[in-house]
Amino acid sequence: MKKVLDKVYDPKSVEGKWYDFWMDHALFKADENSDAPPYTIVIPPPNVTGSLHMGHALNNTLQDILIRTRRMQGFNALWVPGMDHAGIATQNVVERQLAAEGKSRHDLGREKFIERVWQWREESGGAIIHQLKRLGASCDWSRERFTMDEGLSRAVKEVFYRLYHEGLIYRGDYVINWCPRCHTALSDLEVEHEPLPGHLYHIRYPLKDGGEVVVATTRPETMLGDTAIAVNPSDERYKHLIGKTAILPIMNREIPIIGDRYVDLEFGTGALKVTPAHDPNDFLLGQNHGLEMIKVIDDNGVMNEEAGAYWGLDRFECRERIVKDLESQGYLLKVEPYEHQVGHCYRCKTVIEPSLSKQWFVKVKPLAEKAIEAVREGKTRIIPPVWEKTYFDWMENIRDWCISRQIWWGHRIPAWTCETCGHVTVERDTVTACEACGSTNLRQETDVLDTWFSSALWPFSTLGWPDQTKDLEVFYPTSVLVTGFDILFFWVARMMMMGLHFMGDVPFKDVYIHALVRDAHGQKMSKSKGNVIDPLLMMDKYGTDAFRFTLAAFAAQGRDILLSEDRIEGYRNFANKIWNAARFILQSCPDFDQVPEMDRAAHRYNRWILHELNETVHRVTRAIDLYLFNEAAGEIYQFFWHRFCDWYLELIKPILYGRREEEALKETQSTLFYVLDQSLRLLHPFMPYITEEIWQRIPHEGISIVKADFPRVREAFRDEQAAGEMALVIQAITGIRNIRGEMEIAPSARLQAVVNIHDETALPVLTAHGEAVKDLARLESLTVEKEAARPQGSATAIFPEFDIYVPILGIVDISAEMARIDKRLAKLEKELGQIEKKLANRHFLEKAPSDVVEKEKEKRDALLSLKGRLEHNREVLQEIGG
RNA sequence: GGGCGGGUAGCUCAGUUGGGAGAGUGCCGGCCUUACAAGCCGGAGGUCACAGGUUCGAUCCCUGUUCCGCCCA
Repeated sequence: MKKVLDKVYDPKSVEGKWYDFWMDHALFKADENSDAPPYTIVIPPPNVTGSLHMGHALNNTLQDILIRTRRMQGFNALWVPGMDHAGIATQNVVERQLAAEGKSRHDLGREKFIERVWQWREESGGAIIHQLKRLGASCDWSRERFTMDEGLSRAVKEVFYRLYHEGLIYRGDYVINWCPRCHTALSDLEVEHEPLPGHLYHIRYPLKDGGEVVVATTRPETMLGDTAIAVNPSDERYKHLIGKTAILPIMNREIPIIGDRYVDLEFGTGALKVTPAHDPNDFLLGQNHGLEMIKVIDDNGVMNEEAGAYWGLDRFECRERIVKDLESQGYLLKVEPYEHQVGHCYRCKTVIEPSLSKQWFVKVKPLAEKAIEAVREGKTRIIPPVWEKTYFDWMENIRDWCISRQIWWGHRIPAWTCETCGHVTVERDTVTACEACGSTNLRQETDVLDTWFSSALWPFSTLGWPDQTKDLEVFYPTSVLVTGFDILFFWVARMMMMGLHFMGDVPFKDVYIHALVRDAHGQKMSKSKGNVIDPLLMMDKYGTDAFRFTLAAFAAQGRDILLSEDRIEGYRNFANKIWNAARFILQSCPDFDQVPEMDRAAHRYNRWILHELNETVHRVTRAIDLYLFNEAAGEIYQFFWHRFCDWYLELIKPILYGRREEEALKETQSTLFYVLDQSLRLLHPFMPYITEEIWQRIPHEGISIVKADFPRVREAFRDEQAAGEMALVIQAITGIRNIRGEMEIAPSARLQAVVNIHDETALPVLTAHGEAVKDLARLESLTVEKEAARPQGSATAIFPEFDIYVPILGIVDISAEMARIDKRLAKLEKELGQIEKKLANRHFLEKAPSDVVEKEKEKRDALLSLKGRLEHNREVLQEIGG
């Protein structure tokens, strides 16, 4: 591989090449026979219909950072990828295709339709897998799974079978959420509530014995199915009516007036019309009071034959007609504007119709209790912990889970109803005879299961369950689940329940909940709003590494991510910085060919950078362990750019160029390559491509940085002395640059400087580093002395340990320097004022810890000393400049 | 209606045992200094939403107000 690098990093020419390389060498493959400690992540399976959006990009970048880090740390790292069959969404896609051909799924029939879905999946499903690879995701693709795979389907049947026979799955007639467009039941979670402006209609219901009662409703069309009026028994206005009979307007049906404490006295008129077949709460009233349940709206959202004259009308059209009719017949008392929450299908946004129907449910209470317990006991940690409360609230108020869907694409419920005796047989495999009467006249359930039912098994079904596989033994429970909070209930909670029930252990030790990605204005990204930032576009434009690094840098816990393109650009520049640092190192040490290794260094700059590197390794490792991705990214960024590039590389240039300290050259070259190598390893989980590209061009051992050891903290590199010395050197150089900058002295002007030492420990340090100060501050000469004389007409930089004098007489206006001193003085005064106020406070002196008081006193003395020197300088200048 | 999170530099955001207000980006000034102008050097910029309370001391803890966002009913 050629060693000379181009001037600018070009991601496009690098990325695809390395991903193929990693795949060819099976570097992401976990070994179930390895002795190394396992580290497992299962991917939140994206929909087979999906394409990569920002949420996926963030989610998978974070997982990849974790898995790559652990892999480099020597864990047996497994990241299981796969997809979800997304029942409703996928069926919708294929139905749309059919519609374009003028066909419906009913034209094909169930079997052919499912074949067609598989065909679609082969041809165009799973585009997201390629996009994940593009993102650099180091999944073990040899273990890729799909929720409709044979193995996973077997797991689903097994779970259904067992739960049914344990009495945790049942079938019954309940009011569920019906989507009239998707033609299926939905779970409570799959309904999105949205406030919509509507009306509250006050309707007169005459009483059989004369008089009337007024009810208020937002959905007058459901009155056709009313079978009672309910009032609160403690309501003085109405309680005498309980037991009487009302006449349902229009339908002229007699309905009872019942008393129930459920009725809210404050809402509407306090009298409630009861439609047990089209409202979940009314359904409960109906059950408790033995009311008749009349469905008036069919599965298409159209009024049925029970709706009398309104038969055949769409439900919303019917509403208008009924209101008109009520008004003309004098039943409508008033209409007020009213905003109410309306449920919508989360897939197609159609208004949900609560409707009575026969469905399958999971009795979740007993499962939820164990899931709550596991988090309370810390068997699973939720990170950040704020989400624990949300988890507990939901788990404690959980309602039974409607799992049957009236679609075709999915796991068909393994239940057979006997046409002879009516008995339901549930088996793992196809049933040929009724288990009750032996009849062979059986009808298989046509419903399929909620997609989330199979997703709930994901952490163990992907590892081979129900078989007792080696994978299951080694990799379960998984180490961490990384996901967004939006599917905490849909998925995380259900995996907890199923994992505990079937594996007897939690499915994951940690759950890391990350933020939602929004646009720069805090809006959720959505196609309809047109504010989506396409991750693929960003990768094209700025490179995958820059994009990934941005996501990590933004991933602070407990906060949404407001992504802006500017930041991606900023980190693209960082990638280029890394590239150019490597370019510089390679071209300035053309003959260096040892694999970088380092035990300790003798030269001060090498000791210093190794110390800084070591600190960075410590901080980055800690941050990753705690899922503080933004801190980890920030630490590497600061180290690499502002310490390694800005200071170290500048400091050692004279050594490399052979102008000075020839004896240090070898060690310096080794250090250079060592620190670069270690930095690349630290960066690799965040920026996999550029780090591999550079790593392959420097002397190295091993096939790929993917398998290189992650840097470890090394006690031998700790060097507080070197760090302390460099702090002084940086202070001196910055002081002189500051004078130059503020005085607007051209960089080309060579200055003279005198350092007047106050703190004796600074004397040997600045003497030893004199050449560095001269180079980096661009000095012609430098004098370092105790009680050095102050040249006439000097600008000054003043620090606790030393003063620096830079003669500027004749170069710049003396009054400019006086102004600069005044500015500094004003700042100092302010600071001093605050401290003195504190120290004048008797209560502070008495009650604050003594070390805090001591610190304040020291700070005051230091400031006073600086102030005195500044004032003196000002006086001297005044005499000259007048 | 119930619950949760947030309001810090122009913008996007960090800031844990309560004691120094920070980063990136943008802005201003100066530089083609033999790795990088996607760069280098320097600088300005803040009533930490508001009002109380606890404390010697509050961006941080407590209460209230207000605005924004989210979840649940």
